[in-house]
Amino acid sequence: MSHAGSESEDGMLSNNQIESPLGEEGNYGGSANGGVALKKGPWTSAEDAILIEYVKKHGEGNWNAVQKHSGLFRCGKSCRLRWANHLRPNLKKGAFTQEEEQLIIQLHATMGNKWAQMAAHLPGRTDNEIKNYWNTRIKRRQRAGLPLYPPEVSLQAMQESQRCLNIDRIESEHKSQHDTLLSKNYGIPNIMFDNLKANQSILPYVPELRDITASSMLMKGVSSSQYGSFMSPIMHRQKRLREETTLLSSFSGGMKNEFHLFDQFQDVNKAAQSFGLPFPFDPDSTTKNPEFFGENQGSHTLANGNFSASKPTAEAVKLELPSLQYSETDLGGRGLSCSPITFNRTVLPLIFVRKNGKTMVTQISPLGHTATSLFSECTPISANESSLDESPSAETFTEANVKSEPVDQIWIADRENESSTWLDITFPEALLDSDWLEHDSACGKGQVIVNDAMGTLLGDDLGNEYKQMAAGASVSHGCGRSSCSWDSMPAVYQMYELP
DNA sequence: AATGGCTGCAACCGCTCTACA
DNA sequence: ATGTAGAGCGGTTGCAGCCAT
Repeated sequence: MSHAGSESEDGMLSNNQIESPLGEEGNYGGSANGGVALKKGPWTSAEDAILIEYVKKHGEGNWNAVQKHSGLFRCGKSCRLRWANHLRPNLKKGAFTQEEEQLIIQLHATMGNKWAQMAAHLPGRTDNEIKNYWNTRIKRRQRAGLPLYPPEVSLQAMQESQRCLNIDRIESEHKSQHDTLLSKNYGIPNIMFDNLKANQSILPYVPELRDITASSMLMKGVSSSQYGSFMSPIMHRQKRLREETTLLSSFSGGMKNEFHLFDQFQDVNKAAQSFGLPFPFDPDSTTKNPEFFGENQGSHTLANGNFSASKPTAEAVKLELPSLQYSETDLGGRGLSCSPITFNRTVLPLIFVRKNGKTMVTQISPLGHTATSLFSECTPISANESSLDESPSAETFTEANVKSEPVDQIWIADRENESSTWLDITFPEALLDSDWLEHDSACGKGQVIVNDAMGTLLGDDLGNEYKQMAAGASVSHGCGRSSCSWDSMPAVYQMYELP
């Protein structure tokens, strides 16, 4: 075969003959192009020079003509890729700067896997580079048991999603806050960003239910969902608990002062609406609204645990995921017993926590993820831990100084405060018609609801934890009633009112 | 020093979409 | 309407470098 080193039609190889542009080790296993085997594999410097010369002479485009006119035994696609990713001028090389990384995170949260679009916001960076970075980031953070998105990024994305769901009432009610959030840093308050820098480990992405400790969810008074993402499946549970507690505390500490958007949610309907959930709750809404459980084409959050309001939900966009983000099937392969999905999709798996008239919500998806949550001030009810107001700053949290505590122990400590009605549930309208609730009329208090599906998702380990909590909750009523039979609970809700 | 595992990156493949002839 | 080229993307592979043993 003719060697690329031979003079090409336009003589472009004249100064590249020291090394064969094809490379001695060239792989010619590629598809034939007019009977010529095309080289595959790494590009040599000689090949690069040929391509550069060609582009200088003919300009970009018409890549399939490169092989004909330059003597390069590369397909047009390969040439285009090489040029775009490595040879074109003004390409930035080297690691991403911190600013670039933050921008990528923000961009991904808003536009999803639109690598090219993201690259347009990062001069000198290529889509492939960004994609590789993102996939690498996912792996890294997964290994580290860290969430993928900073909370404020998720928050902003969530708000964007919410906004696009056209919840006018909510918007009008919180217009001022909303505008403020959107006005800077992609809607992220600077102060939040500072908090992020202090603790970049926080994040609402692909939380695994197995990693959702009852203590972190309930005792801290803050949803654990966004903190438990990407926990290593093999990470020791206690370690994960510690880390999660750390994340929770730091996040909640940061959130309580800066984020009041949800403070005005006086009932779960509003809170749920804040997630773009259909209310009044329609039992069929999950099918009517595919986005509900991750089929929202514009939301990565509910689909795969990836929180990304990549597109307004009103738009029909492809569901796109970073290549390494776990899918439903992945979860099954990772030991999470979520297949088949046993959740009754007509029941929204949310955990509502109310305190002082403020509602916190954690959503547990059928995939075993808590998707989103939060929101208002909510003091940890642990007697052994300080309130959020007294929580150490994010900077001070380390794995070492956060201790895990048995869930039931913490719960008991709080429930002994008999003077307060710690369970006073405001129910979604749809649930009022369901039979899952056993309101404890004898003592006028509600109860903890944990159902089988959740138990299944939680697994034996954490499931037992919930059982204990449920049992503890019933005792806490002080009326002698066992209102929280784990096995008989048909629903997927947990609702708590904290004193 | 040798070996093997892990990691990150470059590159490829297959597919879809769009523009254009 | 159809075919082609280019662009974009997800998924994957191969390889070099690093690190622990």
